[in-house]
Amino acid sequence: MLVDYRAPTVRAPVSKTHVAPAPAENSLLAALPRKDFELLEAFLEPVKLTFGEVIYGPGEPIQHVYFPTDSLVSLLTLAEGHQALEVGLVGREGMLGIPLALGVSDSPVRALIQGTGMALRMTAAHFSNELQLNALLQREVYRYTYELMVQMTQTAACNRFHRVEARLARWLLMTRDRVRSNQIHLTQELLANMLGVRRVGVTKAACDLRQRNLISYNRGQIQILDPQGLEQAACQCYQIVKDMHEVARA
Amino acid sequence: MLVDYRAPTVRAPVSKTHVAPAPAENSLLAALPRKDFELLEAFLEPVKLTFGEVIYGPGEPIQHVYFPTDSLVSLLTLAEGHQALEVGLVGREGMLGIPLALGVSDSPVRALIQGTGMALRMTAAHFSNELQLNALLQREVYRYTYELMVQMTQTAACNRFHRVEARLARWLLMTRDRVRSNQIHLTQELLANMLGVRRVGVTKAACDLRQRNLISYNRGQIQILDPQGLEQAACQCYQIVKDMHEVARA
DNA sequence: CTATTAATGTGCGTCGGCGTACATACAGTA
DNA sequence: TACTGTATGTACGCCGACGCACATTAATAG
Repeated sequence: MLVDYRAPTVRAPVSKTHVAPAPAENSLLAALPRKDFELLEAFLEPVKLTFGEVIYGPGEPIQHVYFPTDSLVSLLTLAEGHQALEVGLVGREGMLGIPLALGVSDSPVRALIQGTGMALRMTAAHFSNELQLNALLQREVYRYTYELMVQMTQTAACNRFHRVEARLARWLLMTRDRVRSNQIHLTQELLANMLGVRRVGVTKAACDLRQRNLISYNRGQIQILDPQGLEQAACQCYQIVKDMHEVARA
Repeated sequence: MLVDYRAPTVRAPVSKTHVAPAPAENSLLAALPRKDFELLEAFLEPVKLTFGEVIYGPGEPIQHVYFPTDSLVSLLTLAEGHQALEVGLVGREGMLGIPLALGVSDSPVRALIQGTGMALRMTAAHFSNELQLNALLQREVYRYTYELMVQMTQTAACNRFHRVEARLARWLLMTRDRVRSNQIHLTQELLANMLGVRRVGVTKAACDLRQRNLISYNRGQIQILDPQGLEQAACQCYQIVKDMHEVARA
């Protein structure tokens, strides 16, 4: 698969030679001082998360927390006689298993691997323990909890008010930011489940975005052609959450 | 105003004589051992919150945290060219100012007083400080943070999938649980803002519920006549969040 | 008691998304 | 090469909610 490592917003041109592939880091862990990270490292185990895998089921106990490095996970809720609905999207900027940090052992949502890739994981017991001991880890985890709440809030409003096409554009952009690639592997069927609409609704929205030369796609492979144009097509919700993220990290 | 102090689920009959009016407590604080509560008490100031008052604006710093006793507060988010949308409803079972517990000083949402009543409040500085010192307070605050996330999640799905009428029924029931009264003071206009629909939409839904003898209302006074029937009319979202609350407290 | 304002009720055309059914196109396998 | 299953595209009637305009009915003030 062709992978485009361009950063979401290009700042400085990077030499094409001697560039080690961007280290597959997790931002949350990366924000810790080296010393603190080394303390945790003993408990962290790299695992491959594969598309389609479900790491948490709603109401089920959380066995491990995960810090995605280049994988992508979506948080889904279910509702009375309807398909799933995505309430959060987690990539390298975050983690999975927040309830543990809040003293709860079960996940309220389903966590579905959306993009195959690696993550660092830790057992629930080790995490709870380390969190007690490590104030800086606490700081990062709680800050991300806040970010997740904001993302959920904005997503709720977005799902209520905005049209499928705008929401699709937003989803693609959010995914792009997290996997750092313009290539996204996902069928319209799955996409429909994220957005809480019919597959046909996605087809129509995608057709339209394609006609405008913003994206191209083929049987589960979606390519973002014009990120800026796509931002125009998306609702402001995209920018709002993104700005929040940057402010919160400042 | 007539107030009905029946508990949402009647467990044991209570003697009608010599019953002090149910102490206006906040469940979150009430869950603390007496000793811990007494330590906090010095910093808690009772305040009256009046309908229509806004205690937090989005992006504004949180000055105080609030523990409602018999007041009711709704958390609203705003979206690109639309009215507000409620993402959370907080009464005596919770608190306002969660971001502080997550290390963030600004509120992401607007907090609007929905039901006039009392709350205990504490300055942001005192709260942050006490939270550091008091592990049991932490436990309660984080548990409630979890509950709020679940509520937000369920509300998001509900707003996406369910009809206005069912959502209205749910809102009335949630409010009833929090204010412990079948009498709710709120115009359809405001209600429309909570549910993210037009005022006319609320009128139609309310008319229908009234025809079914589930509620009655008159210029801002809504009376729940048949709570059980109303539960039938509401979506399961109501029960789901309620059950979660009870499980989490077990 | 009348004027004014706030709250509620009704009607109507429009639109986005739903449910369903079916048609096409592509990929992998036999 | 033909077969099969998956992914995508198109069509059609329906319905809930929207936007808007306007009518009606309390409460309040002068």
